[in-house]
Amino acid sequence: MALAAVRSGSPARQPRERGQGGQTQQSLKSAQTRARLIDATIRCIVKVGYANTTTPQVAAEAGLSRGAMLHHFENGSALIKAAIVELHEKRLRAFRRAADTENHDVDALVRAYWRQLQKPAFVAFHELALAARTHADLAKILQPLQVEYRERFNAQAVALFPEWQGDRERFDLAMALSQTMLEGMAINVLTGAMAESMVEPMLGLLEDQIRAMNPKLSKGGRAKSAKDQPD
Amino acid sequence: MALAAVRSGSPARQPRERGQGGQTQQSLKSAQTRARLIDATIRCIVKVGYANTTTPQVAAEAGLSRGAMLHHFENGSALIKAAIVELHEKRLRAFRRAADTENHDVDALVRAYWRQLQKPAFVAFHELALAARTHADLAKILQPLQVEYRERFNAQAVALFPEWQGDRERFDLAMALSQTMLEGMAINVLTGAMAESMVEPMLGLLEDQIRAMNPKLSKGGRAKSAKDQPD
DNA sequence: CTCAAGAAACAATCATGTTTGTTTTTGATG
DNA sequence: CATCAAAAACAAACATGATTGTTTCTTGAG
Repeated sequence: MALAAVRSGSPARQPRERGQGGQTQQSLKSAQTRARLIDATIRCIVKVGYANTTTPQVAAEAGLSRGAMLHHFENGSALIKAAIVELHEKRLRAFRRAADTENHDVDALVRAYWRQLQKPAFVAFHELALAARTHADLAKILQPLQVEYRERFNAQAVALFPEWQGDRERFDLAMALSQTMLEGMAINVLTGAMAESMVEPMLGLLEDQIRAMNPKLSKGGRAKSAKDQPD
Repeated sequence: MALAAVRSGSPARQPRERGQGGQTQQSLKSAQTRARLIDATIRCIVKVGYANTTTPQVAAEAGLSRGAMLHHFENGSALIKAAIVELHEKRLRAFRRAADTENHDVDALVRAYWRQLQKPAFVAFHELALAARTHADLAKILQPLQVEYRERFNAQAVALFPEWQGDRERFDLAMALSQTMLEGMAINVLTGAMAESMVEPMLGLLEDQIRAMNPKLSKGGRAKSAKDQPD
């Protein structure tokens, strides 16, 4: 797909009535088609990888002709950018959802984030993140989103663990630990560098470690050993 | 580069006098050129990513014409395969070297592996591993190497920590923890998902965790807190 | 009737594998 | 010892296939 510079400010032909307000049926259909294309792009990235995600691929996946697709996005790059934004918002939404519905204890949150990482959005994002290493244009788009993601992650966690804020340094460390370990596991499972049978014990280990780092929880929490995990 | 099936058993024109024994000057130069090409391939993967590593790229990087290159490797795929094998052996060599020269305490080994992950070989291997997710041919080559790597990793560690073998389950867990965390950190730093300032504290944290898991070391080892790391 | 949605055809670019040509090494022979 | 032919190293040109952006064309809604 290659993602080159896009003439800013002129998407192929954005309907003039923007936003969620009352639209004509045309602009509504247009929005639907745009969404369908963005979804198809993400599916393609997951299915064949970012590098092999071509415009014909995406068009086929969306059930449209390439011409129709370029009518909505004028450019392969524009499509990729839109997909990135959508992915980013997807991740943030999933965050908020998890924080709202789940139990707010360590185990539940670790498991919630782990489940999060099993979803296609993570695969797609990692594909993009790695491609950005050698693609300056991609990196320029992705970097601010990575920063925002990390900030939201931490902000969410701060809200969830108010009692932890006494030792902010240790808290940040625990957050980085969780992120690193879970994402590292996800990638290692993805690439076959780690056996899946290791996942459960590792999750337990991480939970123990987090509890051990928490100044408050370390007293009340059970000092679970790494081996009494249920199957 | 794309890596398709390669007619087995017929490299472009392997010199008939194989091995390291006495060769004619031609076959020696041939071996040199092959090595130069393999090196160029790895450099390309690191520089522009696996997806954008094309045959002209590699030839240019090696200072050869594409024709000359295809004389030695007949195929882009053959080159990739050779590069993979070379990378694998590089990683194993680095392993053995570290195990021979370094101090055999937890800190030294953690740092040694961390340094290992900063080298280009790791970047290249991760590029390949991720590409393999969507490339069946690549996966078929990489998978056995991944298995062997893990086995060597563990075997090396077993030899280094004989006192640990009482609780094999916990030992395996500690190994998986180290690998996951260090590789996860390396990738997260690579993709900008993690601030570099977090590296040092995280290394310390990992070392503490490993020590805490060791039945023997946990008594003798200093119960270092996560914050008394030197800068 | 006018404009947007959607489709199809087109030229340009690029990587790949193949084929053909040129130089250098090697070792065999007169 | 000089020479020559075969093979290998290296280079260049070619044809093919795929992707990209552009342009032209049809259809349906407002």
